[in-house]
Amino acid sequence: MTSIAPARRSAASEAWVLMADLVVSQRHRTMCVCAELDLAPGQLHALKWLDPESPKPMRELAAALNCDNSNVTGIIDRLEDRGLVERRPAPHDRRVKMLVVTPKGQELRARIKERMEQAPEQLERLDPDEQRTLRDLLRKALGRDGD
Amino acid sequence: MTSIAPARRSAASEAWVLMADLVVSQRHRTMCVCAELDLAPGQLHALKWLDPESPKPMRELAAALNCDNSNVTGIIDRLEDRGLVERRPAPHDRRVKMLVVTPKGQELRARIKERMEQAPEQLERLDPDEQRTLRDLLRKALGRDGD
DNA sequence: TATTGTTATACTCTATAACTATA
DNA sequence: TATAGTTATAGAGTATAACAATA
Repeated sequence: MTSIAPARRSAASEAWVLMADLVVSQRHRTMCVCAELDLAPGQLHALKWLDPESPKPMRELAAALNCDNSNVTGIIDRLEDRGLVERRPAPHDRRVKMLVVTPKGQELRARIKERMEQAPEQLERLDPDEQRTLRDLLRKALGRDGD
Repeated sequence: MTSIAPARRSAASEAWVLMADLVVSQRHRTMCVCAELDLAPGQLHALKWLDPESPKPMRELAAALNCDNSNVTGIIDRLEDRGLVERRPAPHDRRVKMLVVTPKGQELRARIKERMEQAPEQLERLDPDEQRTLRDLLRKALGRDGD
């Protein structure tokens, strides 16, 4: 008697499972960066997502973080208390507040990105041409050829 | 005056960022599966991780979920209440409880895996040979050639 | 003395609803 | 009437510490 036959998986599906496992296995690194920089996870993701060159309304940050507006209020409160972000009234709509990253915030943001964008050693160990192939396939799939 | 020059990123690093973005962007799907199957996220991850063919001690599940033992108690309490998992005394060490997935739990687990292992459409849209290349590169990187 | 798992508790994260000020 | 953001509050998730049983 054989065990239940696994559903036939596409190569994309197998790649997806490996990818998701890799990302999940690296989650502790995010927590380490949070601890080092004294940021709550939400604060870190917010600062990472905010664009120093283009202020965004709070509502867009909420959408990016997959959370409610009311949650963003608290996150920004604490970032503003530390002088990393500023709320500015939007000229076109006085209900809206635009989020501006201060120079101090930009410094911290650069450190966050530097740490978070470092590939896990498993990927760094691939040959350079394999790394490029991997990158190009992902660029193509995600439609970011020019990034 | 130029802006701060971005650090030179390896191809692996760029691939990593794309990969992480993709996984994060799919997080809402996990929440949908949780809602459909009436499972809290922790319960879903626990059931997905548990191996129906090889019972595991609770402490190992806690390590796999990156959380404290005390948290696992509650997760398993609720899975056991629903008849999806059973605690069994370990023969070699009476402190340890082994987690066994019941037939009902195995059914639900199969549905979870089916849903979670479905690749995002961006990956499915790649040509079949590109999908295989992607899969093989990840297999090589993660040392799972035979999986 | 150290470890597995449980209980009790507190803290954080997140969501909901009511509110304001604008549109 | 609808939307952006705030406040208050309640629920879930997670961590810590004290404890029981066992090694």
